[in-house]
Amino acid sequence: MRRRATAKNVADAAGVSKWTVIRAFTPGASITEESKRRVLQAAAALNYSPNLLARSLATNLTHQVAIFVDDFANPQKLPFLETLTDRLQAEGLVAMLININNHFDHVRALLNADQRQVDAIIMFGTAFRSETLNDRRLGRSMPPMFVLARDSQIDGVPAVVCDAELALKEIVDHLYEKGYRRPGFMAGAPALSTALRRRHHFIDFWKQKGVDETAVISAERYSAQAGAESVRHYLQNTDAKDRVDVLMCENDILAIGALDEIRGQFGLRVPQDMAVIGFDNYELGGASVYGLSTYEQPKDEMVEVVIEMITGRRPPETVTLPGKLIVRNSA
Amino acid sequence: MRRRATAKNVADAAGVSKWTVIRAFTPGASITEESKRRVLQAAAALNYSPNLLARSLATNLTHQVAIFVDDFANPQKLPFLETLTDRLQAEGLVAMLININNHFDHVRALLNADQRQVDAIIMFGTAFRSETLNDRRLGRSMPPMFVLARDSQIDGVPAVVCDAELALKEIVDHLYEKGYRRPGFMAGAPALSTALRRRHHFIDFWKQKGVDETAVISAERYSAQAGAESVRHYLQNTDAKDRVDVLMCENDILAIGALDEIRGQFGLRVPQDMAVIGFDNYELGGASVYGLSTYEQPKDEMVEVVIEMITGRRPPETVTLPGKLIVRNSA
DNA sequence: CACGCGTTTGCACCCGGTAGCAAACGCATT
DNA sequence: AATGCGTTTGCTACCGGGTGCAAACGCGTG
Repeated sequence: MRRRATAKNVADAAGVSKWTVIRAFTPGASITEESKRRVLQAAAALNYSPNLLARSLATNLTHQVAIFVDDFANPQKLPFLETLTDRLQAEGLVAMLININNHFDHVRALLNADQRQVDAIIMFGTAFRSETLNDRRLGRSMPPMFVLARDSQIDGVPAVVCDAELALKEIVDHLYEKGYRRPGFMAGAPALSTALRRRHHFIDFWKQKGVDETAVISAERYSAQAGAESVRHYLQNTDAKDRVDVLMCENDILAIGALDEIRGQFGLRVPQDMAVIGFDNYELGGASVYGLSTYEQPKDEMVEVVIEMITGRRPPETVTLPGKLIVRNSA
Repeated sequence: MRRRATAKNVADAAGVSKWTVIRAFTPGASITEESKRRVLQAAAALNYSPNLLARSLATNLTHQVAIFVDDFANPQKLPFLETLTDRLQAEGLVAMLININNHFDHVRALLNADQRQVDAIIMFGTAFRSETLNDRRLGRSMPPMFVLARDSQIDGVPAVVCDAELALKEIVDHLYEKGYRRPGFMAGAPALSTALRRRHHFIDFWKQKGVDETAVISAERYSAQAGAESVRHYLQNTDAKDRVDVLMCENDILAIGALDEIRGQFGLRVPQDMAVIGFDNYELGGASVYGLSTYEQPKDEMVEVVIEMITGRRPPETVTLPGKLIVRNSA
C-alpha cells in the first residue's frame, strides 16, 4: 500500500502543529524563518508534498481542465494538443483528455468532467449540439465551457475560432484570380462538418463572384482514406468535361488523400487537370510531393485566448482570429 | 459560484440520512428498494451526483492515469492516444495528458502526478532515465509506472513494446533478400533514440549477414522536416557511388520526409536509386505517392496489455509483442 | 406477546487538506 | 513589573464523501 506522508506526520517530526506545516507550504503565510526551515527539513526527510486532492476538495479548485476530442484522425490535433498542454501546464493547470466516441458520448463526458470537478472544459473541435446541454441527466451548473477551433452553437458558450468567413474569402479570391470557375467542395464527416461553416462561406463567396454552382462531395470521415474514396467515387461518376476545376477540401488530411488519389490512381495532373486546396496547414501537406495550398489557423493565438478565458484574464466571449493563406502549387 | 448538491442535501430532501443516500449510489449496498427509489428521485430533482474528488480522498483511488508524452511531432501518437483514452475510459479511468518538454521535465511531471494521486503513470514513448527516478525531490513510493512503446531502462518499471529484435530481423531479412547490400540508418532525436534499440538491432543483423558497414545519419528531431534535412545533408556530402542503397528510418515520419527530399529535391528514384523503409505504419505512408514499406506495431494489443497491468489483471512485467512487416514499393 | 434473526439505518470517526478566529508569544515602552 | 501591539501558532469547524459498528426495524416463530 502506497502511503504518502501527511502534514500531520511532518508536524510531529518537526515538533509543530500541522497548521504550521501547511503555512510553510503556503506562499506568503505568516510563519517565522526558523519554523519554516525546520518544517521544510522534516518535509524533505519524509518526502512530503501536499495532497492536491485534499486541497482541491477544500478550495473547490482542481486546476484540472477537461479537453474533449472526438476526431483523432486529423493529425492537426496533435500540435494543438501539444500547445494546449504546454500552456495549461505553464499556468499550473493540467489537461484531462477525454475521448468522445460511440462508447462515450458528450453527456457522459460532461457528467464525468463535472463529477471530477474540473475547473473548465474545452471542447476541442468537437461537434457539440445544444440539445446535449439540455439532457436531463445534466445539472444546471456545469463547469465553464469553451469551444476551440469550431463555432459554438450554444448560447453562453464562447468559441475561439479561426475566422472562417475571412479565410474562405481569401481562398475564393485567390482561386478566382487564378482563373478557376468550376469549384467543388469536399465535406468531412456529416456530424462534424456543419459547425465549421467552411462549406457555407465557400459556396457563398463563389456566388458573389457570379459562380452559382458549387459541387459538394462528401467524405465519410476526416481521414486521407475517406478523402481518397470520396474523390474516387466522384471521378468515376463524373465525365471529364463536367468535372470541377478546383476542389477545396474541408481539411488537409482529406486534401492529401484526395490529391494522392487524383494523381496516383487517375493519373490526372494537379493543378492543371484539377486543382486542390486544403485547410489547416498540416506539415506533410508542405512536402514537395504534395505542395498543397492551404490555410493556416493561428494555433498559438487561439490557444492563448482560450487560456486567458479559463484563467479569467479575458471575458468569456467568442473570439475570431485571422489565419493565413498558404499558396503552394496545388492551386 | 458553482455549487453542486451534496449527499446531505439529497438526504434532507428524501427524508433520510446522508449514509442512506450514499448507499443508494453504492452498487450492492444494503438498502431497501423503497429508500433507493426515494433517494434516486430526490437526487434526480437536485441533479446530484457524487463528488469524485471527495470519494477519491476517502478511498485513496482517483481512477486517473497520467500519460507522459514528450514527442508530439510523430503523428503516430494520435491513434495510440485514441486507443489509450478509449480503453481507459471503458475501465472507468481517465487520462491526464502531461507534456514533457523543456519547461516541464520528468521530475516535475512525476511530482505533479504523484501529488494528484494518480493511480498509475504511463510513460508513452518518453525517454526516461533511471537517474530521474533517483532525483532527491522524488519520494520513494511513486504510483505504479509503465513504459509504453519504448524499452524501460529502469528496474521494476515494466515496458510494453513491439519486439524490436524480431522486427529488425524481419526487416533486414527482407532487405537482404531484395538484394540490398549497403544499408543506412537514420536515427531521430539523440535523446529519444537510444531506447528504441532499432538502430542497434539493424546494425547487428546486417553484421550477421556479413555486411559490416551500416551508415548512420542523424536527424535533429522526429519530424518530416528533420528527416528531409538529414538526408539532404547526407546526399550533398556523399558521392553517388558511395551512397547507401537502402535507408531505414527510425520512424515513418522521418522516412516520409526523407523520401520526399530524395525524390523531390534530388530527383532520385525510390527504390531503384535508393530504397527507403520506415517504422510505425503511419497512415499517410501508405498513400500511393509514398508507398512506404514499414513495420506496424501491434497498437491495440500493446494498449490492452498496459490496461491489464494497470487494472491488476496482469502482473507488471515487461511484455514484448510481435509486429508486422508491411511491404510496399519503397523497399 | 416475547423472542430471535437478518436486514436496514444512523452514527462516530476518518481521508488530508483550508479558513478564520483566538490564544500565546516576543518585544518595546511606560 | 505591567501594558500594549504586532506576529506567530494552535484550534475549531469544514470541504464531501467512505468505513465499520451498533442500534433500530421487520418479520416469522414458539
